[in-house]
Amino acid sequence: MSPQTTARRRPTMRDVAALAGVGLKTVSRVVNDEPNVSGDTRERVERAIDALGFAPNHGAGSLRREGGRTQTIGLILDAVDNPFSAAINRAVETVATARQTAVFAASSDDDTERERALVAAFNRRRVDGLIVTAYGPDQGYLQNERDHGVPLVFIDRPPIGLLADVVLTDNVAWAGVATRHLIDHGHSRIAFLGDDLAIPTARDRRLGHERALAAAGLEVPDGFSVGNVTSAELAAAELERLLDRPDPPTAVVTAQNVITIGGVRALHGRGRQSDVALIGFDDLPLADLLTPGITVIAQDPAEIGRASAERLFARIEGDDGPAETIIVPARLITRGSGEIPAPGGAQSR
Amino acid sequence: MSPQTTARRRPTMRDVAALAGVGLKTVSRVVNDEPNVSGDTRERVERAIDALGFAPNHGAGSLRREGGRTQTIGLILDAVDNPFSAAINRAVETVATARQTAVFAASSDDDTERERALVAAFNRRRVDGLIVTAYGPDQGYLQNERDHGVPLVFIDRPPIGLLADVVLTDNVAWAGVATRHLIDHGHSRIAFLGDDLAIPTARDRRLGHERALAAAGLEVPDGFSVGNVTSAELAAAELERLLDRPDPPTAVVTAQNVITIGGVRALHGRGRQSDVALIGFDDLPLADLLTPGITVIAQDPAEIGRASAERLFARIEGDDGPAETIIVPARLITRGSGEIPAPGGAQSR
DNA sequence: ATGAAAGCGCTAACAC
DNA sequence: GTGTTAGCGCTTTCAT
Repeated sequence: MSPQTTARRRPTMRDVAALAGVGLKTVSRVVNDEPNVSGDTRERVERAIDALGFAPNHGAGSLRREGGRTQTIGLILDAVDNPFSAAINRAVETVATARQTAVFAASSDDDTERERALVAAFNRRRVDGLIVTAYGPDQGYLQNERDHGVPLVFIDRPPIGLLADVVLTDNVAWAGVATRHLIDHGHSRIAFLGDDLAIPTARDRRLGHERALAAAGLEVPDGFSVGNVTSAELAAAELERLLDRPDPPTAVVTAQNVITIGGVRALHGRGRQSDVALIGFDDLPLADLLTPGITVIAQDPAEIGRASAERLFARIEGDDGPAETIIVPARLITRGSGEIPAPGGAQSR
Repeated sequence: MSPQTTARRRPTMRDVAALAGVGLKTVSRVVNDEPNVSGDTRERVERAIDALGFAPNHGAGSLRREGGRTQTIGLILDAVDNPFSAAINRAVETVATARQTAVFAASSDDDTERERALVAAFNRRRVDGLIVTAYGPDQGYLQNERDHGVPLVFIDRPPIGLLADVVLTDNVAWAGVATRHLIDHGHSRIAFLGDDLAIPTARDRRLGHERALAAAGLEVPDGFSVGNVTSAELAAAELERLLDRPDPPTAVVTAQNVITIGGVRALHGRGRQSDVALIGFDDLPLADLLTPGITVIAQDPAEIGRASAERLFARIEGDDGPAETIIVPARLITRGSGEIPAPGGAQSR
């Protein structure tokens, strides 16, 4: 048997009006909770709505409605199934729900073309605003949406060629905290595994690492700073390669959650997890249960999502103050892997 | 300085037509890649589109377009930030993108009211179809959408009071596999920690556990089957309570990923992770790196998402065959925690 | 308190 | 090839 009874035409306000024996506008008043409808009429209309299973076509309404809001926003993430992005998604949803707004969430996969295609698709659907984890080097292509008054909030990177609100973690500073933490435990040969260097956050974290080393009078040993590590497999392979050198690192910073997974897997695979120190960027669900626990710089994705959504709705609701940059604090969570001392005992402090 | 230049009115097809010096319908033809436009005219129109930064209002088009598709679907999940749900989300997105369709994803938090509210909100936005992780005991309230021809695919549970496609894991069978695996390693005192028993998957998994015990001639010791374990904290507390009994379990099945995290945390907290066996439902990112590794029944959320989306689009595109039930295979991944033998050496095989 | 008419931005149907 | 007209389902404006 078919799961689908023959599709009846959807009832419209006109149908409801006819059944209730009232005018079109009266139905509209009832549906939108407007005043000037007698309790009696209201009830007749409501009965007709139930009888027909009427649901207003929100899109048709926005066409004429003042301001024309669709009560829909677009959210462009790296990947909806990355735990960091998923936490942002959830926080944005919470804020949007309170505003009767639905969220289109999509994955750009850090692909410029895809990012543009998503913006265009959301734009055709007339989203009220856009939250974007920008990837490409230039967001000038968004200027068009700006000109048409579509509010825009960036996550993770300040937009280039455009003035807009941004919500981000101070990546330079927190990468520095990670590296300094390792230096404080006596390490001087510290490797760094970073994401695609076209991503500003990846560059910033590397910069923070290098600055922390320089501030301690240390150098980046040749080949110790690896970029474009875009998968756990690559991360594992790169770290193994480094450990095989005659002059291997005694500690490593893995600058993104996927990289951390690969790095930890490599250490465990070699049985080196207790003598090579590791600090990862972004927290992971079971990080506290490994032996040793994984020390991480934990960003606050829930707060990043909440703050960006609040900013977006402020803009949607008319705030036209200057562009804001909101820095969301992260924190260092020590669990063991980052506190492994450098070998040789010559601990500097 | 304000991030927002004064919002110019959005250009419409009429504006484009005027600028290009052509008729409205010609612009429509160019925008929709319809035939019967000379290369010359087409180019003039395209220039006008670029000059004005015109983007068609997709919603306005659907109003009149045959079939009236909005190229939008709704996806209702437990929580978009649960890794299992997030993987489904991602797979659905992939299928939808290939069909130029945008996805509204939302979290029901296993709340009946919220589930209904989401369905109503998506319905007002005229989604072309709906994928629902149903929670409540009765989905009869969806009958209205069905009558209006909105295709519907259920994930995880067969709908009650409604005929529709379903995509799910055979929870009874796979819970049985977990329990039998423990029995095969000599255990007879096996605890079971399950989710909210209002959720059919939770009930099915408990049923599978009980049947496997019965098939082996074993009983569920009093108090060993715990339901309504809805957080990692609760799971840890319940398992600790069981371990404190004079007659504690020698093995445990944690029937959901959040419960597994709590259970593992409790074992590690007590230092019992190497002598109490554990098998979890749903895989976890670092599960292989713990000591011991966590043995799990891994569902295939990517395939569940893909299959449900394919089914939905088949319905949207007119398939009116009988309702299908698609069972997606899971697999047992042995990593150590599930292979810990029962103490006392009296292993049965 | 209620309703009729106009029109939002677009596509369908039918001219030319 | 191209343009004109009507109308999708709703909200606005303005009458009654």
